[in-house]
Parts: sequence; C-alpha cells; structure tokens
Amino acid sequence: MITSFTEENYLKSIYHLSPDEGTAVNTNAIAESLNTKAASVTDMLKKLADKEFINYIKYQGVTLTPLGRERALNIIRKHRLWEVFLVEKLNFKWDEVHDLAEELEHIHSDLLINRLDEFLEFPKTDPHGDPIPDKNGKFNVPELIPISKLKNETLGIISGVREHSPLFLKYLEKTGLVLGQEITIKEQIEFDGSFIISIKENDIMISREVAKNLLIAI
Amino acid sequence: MITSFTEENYLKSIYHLSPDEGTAVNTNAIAESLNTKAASVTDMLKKLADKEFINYIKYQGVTLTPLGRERALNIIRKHRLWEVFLVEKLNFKWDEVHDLAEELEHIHSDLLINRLDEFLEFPKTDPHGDPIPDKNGKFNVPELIPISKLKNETLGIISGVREHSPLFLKYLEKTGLVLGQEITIKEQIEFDGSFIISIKENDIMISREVAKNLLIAI
DNA sequence: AATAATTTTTAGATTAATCTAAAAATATAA
DNA sequence: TTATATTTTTAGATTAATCTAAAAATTATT
Repeated sequence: MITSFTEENYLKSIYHLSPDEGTAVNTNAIAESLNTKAASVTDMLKKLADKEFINYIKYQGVTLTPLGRERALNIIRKHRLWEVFLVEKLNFKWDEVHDLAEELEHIHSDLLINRLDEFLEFPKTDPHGDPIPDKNGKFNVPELIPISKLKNETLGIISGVREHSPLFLKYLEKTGLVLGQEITIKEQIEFDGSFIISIKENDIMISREVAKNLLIAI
Repeated sequence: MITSFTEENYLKSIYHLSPDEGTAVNTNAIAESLNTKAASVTDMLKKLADKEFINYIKYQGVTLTPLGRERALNIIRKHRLWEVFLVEKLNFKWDEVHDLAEELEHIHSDLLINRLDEFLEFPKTDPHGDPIPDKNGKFNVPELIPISKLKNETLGIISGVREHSPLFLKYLEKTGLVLGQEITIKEQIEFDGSFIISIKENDIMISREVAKNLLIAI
C-alpha cells in the first residue's frame, strides 16, 4: 500500500503522541502537532482508517493498527538514519538535521535505507540519543531519566533529550552538555527548581526547564 | 521562489528536450516525456511562465529563461550527485540508481547537496558518464561520439551512454562495456549496421542500436 | 441531571495537478 | 490555396489535501 508524504506525517504524529500502544490519540492533539486544523485531521483519519493503518471510532480518537505502527516505525527509522548520515558523514550539527531528515524520511525505498544502515555500521541511536528501529522495527528503549528527577550526588551520562528544538540543542552544545558527557547532580535550588551539576570538574547551573529535558543514563 | 516536485520535473524535462538553448520545446514532447497529457502540460506551462521559469507563447512551444535553466541545472546536479553517492557509497549498480535519484533530486537544500558534493570529492561525472554541474551550474560538455559514427581502427574509451534504461545498462555491464573500458572499432557489417569491436583482446559484435547509444572519448 | 464548555465532525469551498472531450490554431498535402 | 491532419488550448470534471463556519457529540460544571 502506497502512502503519501501527508499520510506518513500523520502516522508518525500519531505514533509520537501515543504514550503507550493502547491509548487513543485525540484529533486536536494531531492537529496541533501537524500545524493543521481539526477538520483536516478528521478527513485524514477517515482515509487512514480505510487503509487500515488506524483504528478510528468517531469522537473517540485513534490508535495505530499493527500495520500503521509498522509503517510509522519505518518512517522513524529512516528519519533517524538520515540524521546519523548528515551528522557523521556530512558534518552537520545535531541542531541542523531535523528539517532535512523530515524530507529525507519520505524517500520510498527499503533497499536504500537498509544500505544506508549498513554504510553507517548499524547505529543504535541517532544524534539526539533516540533509538533507531532495525529493519524489522525492533529497538531497545533505553532507560533514561530527566535530570529533574534525580537525587543529589547521582552520577550519570547524558544520553538523550526530550526537546529537539535547535535553540535548546545549541544551548546544550555551547554549555558542553553533549551526548556521552559524564555529569554529577550536586544540588537542587528549592526556590526555582534549578539544578547545580558538575561537569568536567566545574559546577554549573541549569534551569528546571533544561533539567526536565536532559536525559541521563545512570 | 519555491517549486513543487511537479514543477521541477517539468523544468528538467524542458531542459533535457532542448537540443540547444534557443530552440523551443513542444507541448506534446513534454507530455510524452512526463507520461502525461498535452492538456495538463498546457496548464503547467502557464504556471511556469507566470513564475518566469519559461518563455511561453501559445502554440509556439517554450524555452527556459535563465532562471528556469538555473533551476533545471540545480535539479540535475542533485540527481547526478545522488547517483554517485548511491553507486560509490551504497554499492548500487549503475542500472539501479535512476529511480531513487528521481526522488532524491527533489530534496530542497543547497547546503545538503554542496556538503554531499564535498563528501564525494567533487565528482565531475555521474555513474553514466553525464557531467555534474558545479554549485554555480557550470559544467564541461565532454566531446563524446557514438560508436556508430566512428571509423574502423579507431581506439577510444567508453565514456558515456545515450540510453539510460536498466535493460541497456545491464547488457553493457554483462558484456564488459563499462565506463573507462578501452575499445577498438574493428569493422562495420554493411548488412545490418552492426559493429565488431575489440575489447580486452577479444572481438565482439554489437548491434547498430547499441553502437548508437554507446559514447566514446577518443 | 441539566447546562455550559470543549472537542469533533460535517458541509461546502479552495488549490494544485490531473483528466477527457471539444474547439481553435497551426502545419501539411492535394 | 483550399482541405485535411496534427497540435495545442480551452472548458469543465476529478482527486487529494486543505480550509472556515456551523452542527453534533462528548466532557465538565454547577
């Protein structure tokens, strides 16, 4: 079954908005995430339901069918592998690759993406630490915890982000908060929820907002 | 000025159908090359003329404006660089890359394509011997001559093809008629216009049809 | 449980790209 | 040079994706 770029973006959006597999996703949430209107979403949901990519009951939101989930993961796989390519081979920064990957993810060829995977030596994560599904859609969800939930004196390695905006990523880069960096949580300031963490022998302060969006492997 | 995939395919088609810059291209020729109908072409020509990519006079065919030519060459540049990438880095065969490059050529980013160009070490030709325009749209047209126009005892190097169908390319590959291969024209058979050529100490026969589509640098 | 607020869907348009069929213009041939 | 053939354009529909405005359904609140 052929899918248009638009359909693929809807499937991806529904996937990303599902906290777990069974929970239904709202029309409005999809509309917001795709910068479109609820009426447009309803139209597309009917179409995706016809094609058996989603389970759709009027007014009740949607869930992905196994077929829809497979397709969504295939697109996410492509997105993340292209991101690795852009960063590893073409020297893009991690804050520059998202929009390009949004285009590249829609290139329709499993052979191409599997060759790319091989060329990149089967990376397990993308430049933001997000896991890359293998050709069968399987991937490990690493157990990452936001700094905001960690206790003082915890030692860990920066391994992912919850927020992918270029502004946030550039800030992290500038501050040395890059993937793989070891840090220690020193203390939380009660007043505003900000944190003092130590990184490379220095103590630095990060806001609660940053702490919530920086993921650590312990 | 943003261009849709469709508009880009029209520009590319018009470029490829212009034997030289001044000569107008017919509506029907475009329709045939894009597998569409003349009525659809007329509609699109009006649009491209509005956007100042082409000079269009009703019933008189079209030529590219400098802007249209620039855009066409930019797409061709992308197409050919992606083909090099697919062959050199992802181990595709020269008969497998066309359709993929048709998709990849529409990725909108000059930065990406310039980085790719650099990564590939600024190739001058694609896997079929076609020249790759540089970032300013400049390229050398190599002087290539079809075997069918060469005299006996001419020695030359296979450097391009006039026909890009996978069937033809696979045949060439199987027969050892690959880019860079040195050959000598031995004789032409008057009866059917076929040729006997020598390649790696062996004499082989190729049809007139093949001889017309195999380009040689002398 | 009735009312208010919110969410979602329907109805009816719009735009880009396409089509078929018919009309108009151009090119070719008697 | 008139008639015929071919090419191109116009007219009017169609499809995918979108929109606004209004109606319907669901959820929240008194």
